[in-house]
Parts: sequence; C-alpha cells; structure tokens
Amino acid sequence: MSLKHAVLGMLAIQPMSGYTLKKAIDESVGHFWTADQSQVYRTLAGLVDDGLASRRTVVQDERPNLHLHSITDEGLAELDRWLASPLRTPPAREPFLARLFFADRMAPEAIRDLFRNRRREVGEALAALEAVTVPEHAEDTGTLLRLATLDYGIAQARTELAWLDATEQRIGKKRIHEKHTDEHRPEAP
Amino acid sequence: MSLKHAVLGMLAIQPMSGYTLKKAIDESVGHFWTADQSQVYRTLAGLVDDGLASRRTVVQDERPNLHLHSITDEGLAELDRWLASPLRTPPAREPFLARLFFADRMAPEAIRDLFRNRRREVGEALAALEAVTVPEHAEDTGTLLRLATLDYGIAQARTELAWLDATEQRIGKKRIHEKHTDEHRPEAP
DNA sequence: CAGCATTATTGGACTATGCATATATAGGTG
DNA sequence: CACCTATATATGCATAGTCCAATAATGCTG
Repeated sequence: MSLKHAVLGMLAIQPMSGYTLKKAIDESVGHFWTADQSQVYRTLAGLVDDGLASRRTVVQDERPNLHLHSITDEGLAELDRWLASPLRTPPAREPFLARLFFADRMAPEAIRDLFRNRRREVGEALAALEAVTVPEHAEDTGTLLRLATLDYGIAQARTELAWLDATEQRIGKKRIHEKHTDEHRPEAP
Repeated sequence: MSLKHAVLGMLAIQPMSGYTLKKAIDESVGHFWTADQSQVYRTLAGLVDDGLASRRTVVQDERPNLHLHSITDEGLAELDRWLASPLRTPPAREPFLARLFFADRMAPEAIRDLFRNRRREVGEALAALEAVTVPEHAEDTGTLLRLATLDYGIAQARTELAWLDATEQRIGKKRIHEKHTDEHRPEAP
C-alpha cells in the first residue's frame, strides 16, 4: 500500500474528505500516481483504523455531509518513517512497449494507428502538464520539488514524442525498402 | 492479465518451458515488463487450461524433466485479437516522484541521498540497455521494433539523468540562498 | 417533472502480482 | 560429506488495485 503514504502526504498538507482527496490527487500527483475513487475511501478508512488519521463529520446544508480527515501525530510519524525508508523501484510496466514488441504480427496500417494513437495520448498528456500555471517565484523547497515532478513529466513526454517520430520514420523507411525488393511477391494479408 | 499476452507473444516466437520463458522474459522484455517466476508458471497453466497453449513433457536424462509449451492456433488468434484491441494505458506509477513530491519534510542530506541513489539506479539501467549487443543489419520489422523498445529505454534514461542534474542543482542553489538569508536562524534538526 | 450532473460514500467480486516456501535432480567445491 | 548453484516446477497466502454498482441529496436544464 503506497497509496497510503501518498494520502498521508496529502493530508499533511491539509485535511480533506474522500471526495476532495480524490480530486486533489487527480490534480496534483495525478501524472505519476493515480487512485481509484473506491481505493481512496478504503485507504482513508484504513488510516483511521490504524490511528494515522482522524475523521470528523461535517454537516452541510446544501450538500451531503462529508467526513473530513486529518492526519494525526502518529500519521505524521509514519509519513516521516516512509520518507526515510529505502525506496524500492518496482519494475516499469509499459503496455505500449509490450504491444510494440510483438507488433510485427500486425498489419502496417495497424502499426501506424498504434503510433498515431500513442502520439496523440502523449501529446495530450504533455499539453496538460504544460498548461499547469506555476507560481512566478517558487520560494519554498516543497514548491520547487513539486514543480520538478512536473518538469519530469514534460521532459519524458517530449523525449517520447521525439522517439515516436524517429522510430516510425525508421520503420517506414524499412517498409518502402521492403516494397522495392519484394515487388514480385504477393501482398501480405 | 497482460502477462498472458506477453507470454503468448513469446510462445509465438518459439516454444518454451516455464523456466526458459522466465529467463527469456528477463532478457528481452525485462526492461519494460517483468514477471515473477510463480506468475510465469501460473500464466502458462492458465493458457493451457484455456486451450491457448499446449504442453508436452520432455524427458531429460541429465536434468529434471520440463514442460515444453507451444502456442496453439487458438492462442495465435487470441494474440492477434489482443494486438488489434484498443490499447489502454494504465496511469504511470512513479514511486520516486511520489517520494520527491513530499520530500520537503526530509532533511537536506536525505534529499541528496534520494537523488544520488536514483542517479545510480538509472545509470545502471542505462548501462544495461546500452550493453545489449545489437545485430549489425536489422532486417525484419520485428527486430526493428524490438530495437526500438531498447531505444525508448535509453532515451528515457538519458532524459531522466539530465533532469536529475538540473533539478538537484536548482534545489541546491535554493538551499545556498536559504543559508545566506537564514544565517541568523538556528540549524534545522 | 424527468433526467442528468455534482457531491459524497460504500460494498462485492475479481485480478494481477509478489513473497515465501517446497520439491527434485545433478554437478561442482571446500 | 556438506553445501552451493543451476535446472525445473508448483502451491499457498497476502494484498494493492480495478471495475461495477448501489445509495442518497441537491441543483440545473429541457
């Protein structure tokens, strides 16, 4: 459960309800960590059970009541323990690369589509990251670090776009060459 | 279960035993997809159950017997179905960024360690990717695509190393500045 | 007023995966 | 001989996470 620690981190910034938390996650850490809505509530419940967060019901007139969660001292301690713990990197899971790896079974147009869709997706992600308005003068370390995670996403997205172009061009060239040398053979299905 | 499809893809290249498959995965798709040994065997069992692969026991004198798995026609059909299916990208999980995002609670030396360790890890991964010997003249599309997945890893690793340097420098500068302006204040614990 | 969107929470089923452990054979090394 | 490594397969347990659906109140819009 690493979402647990991400949630602790968020609650350390300010108390939240499950609903608010879900939105906050989507908007801040969303580009490198996501959480299913049901998972968010489950995690909060777990934190309360473990005494790492406290819950307070806030009665609202205009909307359904909400449970406001605050981090406890124990929670802060656990957060710091996590921050000090060795960071183990789980191996990357890249379904796109997995697909590409076996894509020679696909028709040429399908491969083109694969690239096109990926380019669109990464482009959109990049645009979203670049659209985030950043404070003029970042002062505290926290803000600097959070901006850095944005930069990370932007840099990686740009790298991938460049790689997409280079790769597709290389594959494309290959196919033209193939067409030349294989003109006498029947069209592959 | 996407390992299922990765395994199908591997079996489409050549029949394998669980043991061989595990090693093949580590050596080929390992940099963007990994599989626990137990998971490999479970997945193979599942494929056989579903008729997507067939198993044949090979008796060996010098070593324990092995179960050689081959992909069936149904398996090839499923593989192609998967290749044609829409690719849904699960959101990235980047524990390192998650850590960094909340790292302002950490001591400066701990942040330095975080960067140092990450730099080492990424550097090692990059070295491993660059060490892969590639065929002189890649001819078929399959080889080109597989080399492309290597290039992807290399490009992303290099980008990350550059980002690590830039980011740490920025944080470092900030800290020097802080030291200047905060000289009169007591050392933070 | 019917239907939809937003706010807010919860439960059940399922899956993928990891970790630990067990078993068996054979070869090499101290 | 004890121990380690490589080959080879398998099971049990735990858990993080997703998907789907239900519930409930309110406000907006056609």
